[in-house]
Amino acid sequence: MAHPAEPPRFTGSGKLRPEEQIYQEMLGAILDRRLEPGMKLIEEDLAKTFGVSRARIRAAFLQLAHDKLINLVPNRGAFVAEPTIDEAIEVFSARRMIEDGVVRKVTTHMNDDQAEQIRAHLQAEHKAHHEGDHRAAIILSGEFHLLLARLANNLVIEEFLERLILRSSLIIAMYESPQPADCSHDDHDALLRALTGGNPDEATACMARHLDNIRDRLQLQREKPGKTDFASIFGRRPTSKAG
Amino acid sequence: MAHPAEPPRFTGSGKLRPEEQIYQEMLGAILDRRLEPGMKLIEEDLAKTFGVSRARIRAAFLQLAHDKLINLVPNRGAFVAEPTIDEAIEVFSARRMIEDGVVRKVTTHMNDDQAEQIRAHLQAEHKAHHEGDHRAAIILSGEFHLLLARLANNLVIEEFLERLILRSSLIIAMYESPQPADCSHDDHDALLRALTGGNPDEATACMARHLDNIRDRLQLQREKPGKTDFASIFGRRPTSKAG
DNA sequence: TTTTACAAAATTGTTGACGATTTGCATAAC
DNA sequence: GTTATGCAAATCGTCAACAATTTTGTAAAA
Repeated sequence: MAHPAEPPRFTGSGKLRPEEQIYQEMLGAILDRRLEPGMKLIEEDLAKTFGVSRARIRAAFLQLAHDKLINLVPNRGAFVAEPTIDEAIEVFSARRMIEDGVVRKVTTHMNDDQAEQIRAHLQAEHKAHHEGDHRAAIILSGEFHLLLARLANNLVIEEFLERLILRSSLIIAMYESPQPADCSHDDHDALLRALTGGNPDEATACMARHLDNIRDRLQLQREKPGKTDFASIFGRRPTSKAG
Repeated sequence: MAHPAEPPRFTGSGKLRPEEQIYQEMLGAILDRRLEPGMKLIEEDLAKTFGVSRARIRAAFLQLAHDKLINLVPNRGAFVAEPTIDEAIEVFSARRMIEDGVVRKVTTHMNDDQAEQIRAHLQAEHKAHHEGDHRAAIILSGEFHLLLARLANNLVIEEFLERLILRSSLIIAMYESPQPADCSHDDHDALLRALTGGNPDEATACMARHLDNIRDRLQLQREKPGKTDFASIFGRRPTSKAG
């Protein structure tokens, strides 16, 4: 448990590190689509907005790029990521692999306390749903999966899944259907039953179905018009020289 | 396939980006134990060594910290990571989860070409082993697992496993037995047989055994004497004031 | 009219310097 | 002899300015 050098998220008197602050703000903006996929992120503008120097913004960019939420292009700058359809499919495929293991482990090691944690979380999800708080519902929905990872008792997996869920959120924001069904809390209920049932195969099947549901509800059929990719629209590559 | 903004690893005339260069050099030094776990990494010294400014070193630090190969402590600096025993166990546990899925997928989708790729790799492993090239053997051993991930055809998993394998290398370097058994290429041979056998359960069992072998060959019994953790030695937390 | 060449603007890449924090050491007090 | 205090060195955190690159706009030439 005792990591040698603890990474404190807070400095002395309890104020949030500005670095983390900026990262979180940009994260929220991207997931909310206030920053749209493909949008250029100009260092100086952001620096002025947050009242810091460009160096700080650059550090935040590196973090976001690592999470695949923005793209860093040398000498060109940073752009909000535009996950392709193939990428989206791979992310959900990866989640199936990871969460299969998570669910299997949680099912076999489930105890009363853990079951209670899940139930409490589901209650919060239902509350948000009934109150029509769509934003909270989406966040809680992601945190449900994170809770499962935490119960699997493996920090490595937990951190990776966290990144994957963030990426999923961007994908969902980019490809979601006009009328979001938002019925994943029902899936989560079923998942709890399967988890407490003690049958790993049943539980993993349930999780696989759930992730497929999310993916299939996305509109992954055609390229979104957000950033006009003329090459694909016109089905040809740009000619270097007309001749 | 067409990612909108391609992330070029090379600049114009084909020379490696200095950023990547520095990251790779430090990576190699850490995995070779030329930089020992716990060692302080002073920005200015490294900057002079590589002939760049501190900003560049800082960017490399962020990358390495993200891979958990160094620790960044605010106002104190960067230190080569000292993975704890618990961390080591978690990493190998995580790999079991991930590679379970990988092996399962590869087994069910194996074709002749893929089998040939694995065979070719194993041949290289054997060659390095017989020539006594221990360093190459270790690298190839890691790349074997990476090859499997690539054959699973999921970039997300592949990248994550790459990080995990790097971390494993540091753990192995830190905790390896005095006389390295280095017989993992036998395990890999068995793995190939299982993979081509077409039985996913057998193949995953084989991989699980292999990873457990690596882990169990480590000396994870007691704290290494490198960094004395008095708190754990004496089973108490340091008192802030005596009285 | 189209293409090319050139110039100007915007933006990123890089550096060196300055202030803040931590650490180590010497000195003094108990 | 041990503990507390204060100073000095080392190192990190931050910034603002300069250089290099890309992009955009304009005009001349084919």
